[in-house]
Amino acid sequence: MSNLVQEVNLRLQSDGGRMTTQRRLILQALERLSDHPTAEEIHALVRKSDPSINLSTVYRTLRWLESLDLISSHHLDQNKHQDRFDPVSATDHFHFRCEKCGTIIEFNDPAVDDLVASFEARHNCQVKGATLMFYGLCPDCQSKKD
Amino acid sequence: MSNLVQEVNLRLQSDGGRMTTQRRLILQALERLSDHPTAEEIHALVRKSDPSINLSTVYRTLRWLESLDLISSHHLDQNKHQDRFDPVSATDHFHFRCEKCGTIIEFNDPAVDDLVASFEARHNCQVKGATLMFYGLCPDCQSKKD
DNA sequence: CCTTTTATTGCAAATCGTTTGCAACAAGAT
DNA sequence: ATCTTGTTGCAAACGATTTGCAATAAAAGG
Repeated sequence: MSNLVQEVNLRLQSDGGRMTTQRRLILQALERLSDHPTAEEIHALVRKSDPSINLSTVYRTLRWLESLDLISSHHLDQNKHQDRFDPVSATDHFHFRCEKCGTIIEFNDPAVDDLVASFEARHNCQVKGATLMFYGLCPDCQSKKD
Repeated sequence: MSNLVQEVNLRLQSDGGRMTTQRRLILQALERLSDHPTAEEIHALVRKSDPSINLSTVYRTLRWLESLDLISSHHLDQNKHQDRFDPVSATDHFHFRCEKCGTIIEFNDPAVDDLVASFEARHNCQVKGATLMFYGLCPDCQSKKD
């Protein structure tokens, strides 16, 4: 059984709720689609196993997982107003998006913690999360001519 | 005459186009609403001077200013899918948003440049822009009980 | 194993934020 | 003052997401 399915089962035990075929398929899709799929992309994949599954079920399940802090969602595209889902809970990993081909690269940098600390000190704020997004050109798209 | 109006007039001279009452009002609103208003908020304000002005005109004008790089737009709310407009062109200033009261604090930190440089070196990417968002509690909301 | 309970689903319709086509209008050049 | 054409208001379209509700199906209890 997959990681996420296991994790969800634990939550169901403690909080109540049911494991359904739809949820199982969506969880599996999340693990298979590593690169920040949209709800539609997840829907397309689960539909291959069960064509009757509905987009609203996908959304409901994703939002539910988000509320359990098992996945997260981001606006990774500047122009599109579409959420992308990340099979990883919290912050502390960040994204680069290629403006040309759309590739998303994840990265991490402990220096962000210093940024946070310095901001907190300067403004007396308590920072609970951070989003850092770079956009530009990936190696492939740099070498290609326009 | 306000800063933005002046700036826009320059662009109109070089690129063609017209200065209208609607555009003037929207530009003034942008200068008055310092804290990242939504299109609706701008609309509400300009309506006080000219109730016939339409929301779509507001959007068109904002997108036009964005394309001239005179303002910028961001998704500053995690849950809402609403754009917020920033009467400042490029990146290189960042945002903190209080999860409780919604206050937005702007900040800047040259250390972000180092983050960018280090990412570029590690991943061979060319970074053209960056978005950095912190969220948590502002000083006021920390001291208040829930 | 069969019944019962109620969480979850599919569907269609609603909603939210934003964009677009088009005829009417009004800047500003002539 | 007139003409040209960029800009507006309106209504309708749009994309992404959410919701109400009756039907379905987990899983708890007998």
